Amino acid sequence: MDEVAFLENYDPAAYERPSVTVDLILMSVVDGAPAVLLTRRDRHPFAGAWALPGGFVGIGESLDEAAHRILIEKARMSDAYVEQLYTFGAVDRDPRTRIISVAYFALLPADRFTAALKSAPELALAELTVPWSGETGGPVEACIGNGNPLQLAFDHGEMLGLAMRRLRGKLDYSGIAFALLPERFTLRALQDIYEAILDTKLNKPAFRRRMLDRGWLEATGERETGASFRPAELYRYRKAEGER
Amino acid sequence: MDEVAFLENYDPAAYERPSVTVDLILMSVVDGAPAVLLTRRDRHPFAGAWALPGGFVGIGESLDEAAHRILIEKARMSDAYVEQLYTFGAVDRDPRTRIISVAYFALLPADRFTAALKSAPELALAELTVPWSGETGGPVEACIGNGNPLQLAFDHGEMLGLAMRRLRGKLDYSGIAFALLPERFTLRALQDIYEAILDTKLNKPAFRRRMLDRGWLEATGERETGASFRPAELYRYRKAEGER
DNA sequence: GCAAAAGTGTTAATGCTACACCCATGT
DNA sequence: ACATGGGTGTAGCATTAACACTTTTGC
Repeated sequence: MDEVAFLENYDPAAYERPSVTVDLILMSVVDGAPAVLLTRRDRHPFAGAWALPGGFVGIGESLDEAAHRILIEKARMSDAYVEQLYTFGAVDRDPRTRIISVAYFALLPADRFTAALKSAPELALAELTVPWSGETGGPVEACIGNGNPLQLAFDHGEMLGLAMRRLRGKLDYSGIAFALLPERFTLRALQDIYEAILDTKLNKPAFRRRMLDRGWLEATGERETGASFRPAELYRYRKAEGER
Repeated sequence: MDEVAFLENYDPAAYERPSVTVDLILMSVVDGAPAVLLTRRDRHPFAGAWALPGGFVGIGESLDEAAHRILIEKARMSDAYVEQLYTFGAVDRDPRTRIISVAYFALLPADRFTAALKSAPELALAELTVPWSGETGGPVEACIGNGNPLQLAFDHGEMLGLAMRRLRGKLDYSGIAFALLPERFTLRALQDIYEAILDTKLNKPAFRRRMLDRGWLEATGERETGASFRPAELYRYRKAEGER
């Protein structure tokens, strides 16, 4: 039998379809450590466990639109850096029915969380403890405060691990780090972001020069205030050509 | 209203669900140029245009399983390097109904195509003309022979562009190039792959050393045959630890 | 012996790291 | 004045690119 002809005659409505959801890995760097936004589940399955904010994709809604809607409705944030990460499609990843989930990756500066976390008691920022596993896969542990690792629902631990690896991988060749900083920032703050994500100490002069030579930074002429020592210059991110 | 509670009460069966398909970007390097496997469509929509091989995801089948099934059934290949690329979810990407497509990226050495292409007349290997657009996005042109660019169905041009960029991006830090070569190969053949994909000329001694220092290559002790000049040593790819 | 491509050694350039030092501000 | 972190200059190191050269095969 001819496969192409079969496909053309195939009526998708006649077959059972999976549900499609979007899950959001909303990350930040808080007090020198990577963190994720989680919601506590109060129903089965995985009642009591922590999950990534997510929701079903509407029939008239693109995946990107769904991700932005969930960012606003479920994570109570607006206007973050958002990019698609990976689609998880194991048959039994949700014990209820077949659900395919498109994971999206979002970044925000730490100060954008404080208000939202107060008004939404089901949300929490969990600190990530990343076993420095290099390239290889595997999930990641999340903790709140200095407590024990949280139990994560579904395959959300895998999603988190993948998000962390993507963040590390893209950090050095894209302007992704600037999504974790306010509009104006010092070079020290930028370096802190790098050190938190890569989990290493970096050499200060080398880091400064590498960043400045890249042409992404624009000095504002303004200075930091409130420090009891020499105030640092504030920089702004000047996007590369291709970026939005 | 509480969003989390809403989600838990939400019955996915009560809402209209999208269909989910997998599309396969099966690439190779043929005669020093990147190429993709395409099928010619004979029905609406996009009748007469060329499309990537694809199919619906079964309800009891994971995404990866669907990709491998399509590799065998539609592309008539077996056992390629396959990895997930991106999920395309624009509402109107298919004029018939809402279809979300998970694009998979597959690689095979050129010699694996000859038999399959003869037995399947709807398939063709199209050469890619890649406008060297660096990081930035956009579709890619495909040609058969030296002809005009082919008209591609749906958003398959976008998929192709993304696949090409992924290939370029991963080429130098992963063993992805070896999926495009037979089990034993010469260093010149490996360099030809690099030059075809990156669309540049590379320095021979530097390339040799870079590859050998990486520890991925294992000399077999055997030599190329049939050349009218000094025969080159044949190497084998020794996978890095983490890889399957 | 000659042509053609494989393979190797040496040098130059580049980028990164480390260290030492100076600068500006609040207390 | 001094403590503290911001910012800059210079030297050393390692990696990479470029070129010239030698080696090995078939004709």
